[in-house]
Amino acid sequence: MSCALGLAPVVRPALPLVMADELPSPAPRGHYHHGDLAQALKTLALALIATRGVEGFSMRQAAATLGVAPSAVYRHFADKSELLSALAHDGFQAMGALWLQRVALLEPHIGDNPAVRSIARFSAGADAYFQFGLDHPALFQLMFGPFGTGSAQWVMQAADMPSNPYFMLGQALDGLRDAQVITPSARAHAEVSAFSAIHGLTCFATSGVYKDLQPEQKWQLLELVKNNILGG
Amino acid sequence: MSCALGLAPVVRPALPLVMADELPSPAPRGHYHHGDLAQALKTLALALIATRGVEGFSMRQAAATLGVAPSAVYRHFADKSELLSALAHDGFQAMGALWLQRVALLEPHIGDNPAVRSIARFSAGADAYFQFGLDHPALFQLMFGPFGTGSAQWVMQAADMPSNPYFMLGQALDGLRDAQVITPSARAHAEVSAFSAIHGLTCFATSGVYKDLQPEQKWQLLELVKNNILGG
DNA sequence: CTAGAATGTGAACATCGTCAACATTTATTT
DNA sequence: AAATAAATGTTGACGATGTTCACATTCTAG
Repeated sequence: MSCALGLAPVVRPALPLVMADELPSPAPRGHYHHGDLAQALKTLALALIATRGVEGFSMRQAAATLGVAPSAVYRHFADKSELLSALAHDGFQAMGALWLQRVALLEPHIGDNPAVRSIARFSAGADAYFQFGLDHPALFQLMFGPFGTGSAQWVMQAADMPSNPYFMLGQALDGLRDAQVITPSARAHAEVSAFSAIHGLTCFATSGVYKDLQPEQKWQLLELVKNNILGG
Repeated sequence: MSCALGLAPVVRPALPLVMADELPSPAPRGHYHHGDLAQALKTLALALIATRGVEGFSMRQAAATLGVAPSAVYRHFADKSELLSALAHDGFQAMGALWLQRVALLEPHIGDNPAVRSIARFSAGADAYFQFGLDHPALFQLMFGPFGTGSAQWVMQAADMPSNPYFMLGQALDGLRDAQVITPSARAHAEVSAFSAIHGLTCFATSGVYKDLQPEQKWQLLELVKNNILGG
């Protein structure tokens, strides 16, 4: 439900290391019950992973930081991998939300030309995917790493859910075809190619070859890839 | 030097769990010195990682399996991450070798038409990249994960080395341009796009959305992506 | 108000990565 | 061939980690 990677007004750059002392719903508990340990744990884990990487995250340390016994964690997550999987899951959801938000934000500002509109929509989606990777490199890696088993589910199992990036990409490509930006035959198979290219570039820009480039340069590369997909 | 991922005749599917009892050079030692612990360690680690994943690999267990004290490992690798990095490094080298081999193997069997030749060469390279991923999914993940820091070095630092996949891709694209399969302007920026697409698809087919597809289907997807790159 | 569910505590276990001091084997030098 | 240095392996230990179990505390329903 509530996702640690909130999408505030437009984009929230940093994540709070520990939730503020005063908690939202049930007023400050005594010192025995924490309030919402599960969520606090995810939030903290996310922050730790973002700074020290997945390897540098430990259950015990997290529990200690939260002022709680090591075993308390296991009331909320069966084991470490379940916590990490939960993070990955939240990540996919946040990425989808960012995608939607990006497109929605853009909608009013583009004209009536269907070709332009469909291109802009596709572009915004790719931007969202890319930006999510740049903003949360470690999480992005986690999502597609050994713990992000959700990726298969995420795309396949709910391929028709509107918050699914894969689904959204499909729609964007349909738009491009309808607007005759790309040919129907190109559309037929573009999904795999487009998604692969965007994902591959995000990998490289996030933790690979292009990791150390300046942000502007990274975005230029994305522009390149997008143009290529649009048949440049 | 000697790389645990040997490239036998054409493709070696499996890796020996532990090196055969008789070792190559210095004849069977006593029981005190192992012979070539470093190599044995890498080979074993590779096999363990291939089956149980990176998380399921432990120094102690590996040492035990090799019949050696836990601390013996540290005569050859400063720490665990150094071992893993060594594996990743070997992986890149093996992938480059496979690429070269694939192209070389193909060379005699294609005609004189420059366009056809360049396409075939490019295609063989992509195939090699893809096949390496399919053959060694866990290693592939390792190479581009937190321990594969070599990836940046690998591509950038020695970008002009002929055994470097990135370099080879560049040459292949040059060939496509010279043979007028793709336009010069397309060539100018194709490297990023092509590499991203191939890498992205390999990720998906290895550990992502397409993980559970049949091999033939996976190769069909690659065909699709290649055609797309070639301006389909 | 009380019973039971939810949540947190404490102590314990096996395993892990790593290190320091010591032993043995191999290589090198005289 | 003897002596010595370098390489490699062993023993034993340390602290940290993931996880569990029996028990305590708090919250919530009836």
